[in-house]
Amino acid sequence: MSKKQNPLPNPTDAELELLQVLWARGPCTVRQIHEALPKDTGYTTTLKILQKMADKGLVVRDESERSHVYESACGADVTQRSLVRSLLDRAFGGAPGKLVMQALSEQTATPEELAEIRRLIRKLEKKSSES
Amino acid sequence: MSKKQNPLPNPTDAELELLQVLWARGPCTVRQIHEALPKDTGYTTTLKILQKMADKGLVVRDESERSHVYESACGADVTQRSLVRSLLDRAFGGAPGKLVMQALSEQTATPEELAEIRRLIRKLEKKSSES
DNA sequence: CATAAAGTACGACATTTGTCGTTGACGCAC
DNA sequence: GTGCGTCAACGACAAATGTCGTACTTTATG
Repeated sequence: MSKKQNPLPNPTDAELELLQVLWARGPCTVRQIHEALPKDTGYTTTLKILQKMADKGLVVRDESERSHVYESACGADVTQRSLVRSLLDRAFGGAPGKLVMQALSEQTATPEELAEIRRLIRKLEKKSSES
Repeated sequence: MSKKQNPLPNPTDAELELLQVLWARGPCTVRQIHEALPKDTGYTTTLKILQKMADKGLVVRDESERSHVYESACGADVTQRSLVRSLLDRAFGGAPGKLVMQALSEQTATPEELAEIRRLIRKLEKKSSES
């Protein structure tokens, strides 16, 4: 059995690259993923990483066709949130304020993003004032 | 020569734990760092990691005393920013908006933090409207 | 059917990480 | 001075990661 369940480990760097393809394009064959990669690595490398990801439960594999089709086991949001949480704990002592400040000073936020963040802040402030 | 400079690699998980101690308490001996750790690992483990960090340039070592004294090579801000940038590239396609949203909705930001973030946003918006 | 193409599975390998145990040097107390 | 504790250095080791090469299977082509 390919077992899985439990806490779904965070993806490694190479795994994250494949996941980004899956998030952007939906279910894909190994070849599709491999050819979408910027990097120039061997086909079997991509295949092997996907197989390990299937073992870990990071992706689900449909073997009904000769070319297996892989799909991300959970949406980008869930994984991203887990990664943020992990970074928060590892490097920011769990306080999101500093992290947000650093991310925002990276300059590349669009006005639309800023407005959205502002709306979220307003909502959080309202909620905290109610408690 | 212990060679170094260049792009200062991002610290690993274990290295980050030690850095957090150094950031909080300033220059420390190996023993001080080791005893400040929550984890229960051997003394030589802490020592070895610090030695590798010195090789990489993540910390600087003062060997003038018998017990060497280590200090973080750069402030928490610089390292944290680098980590955020790395996560941004690896998992968010470089767009900070999503990351900020995840971090904020993730957890406990204090009202003070929210206010500070709000100020930063205002500043960014003003700057972008000037361009 | 024979064979080439495409795909999966398997094992090898180098590197990095985190973990220790051991050793040898140094300094203090007696 | 002898011995005990502290410390840095070194090497060993297991696990994880990313990388391939090779072998086997299946499908399509002629």
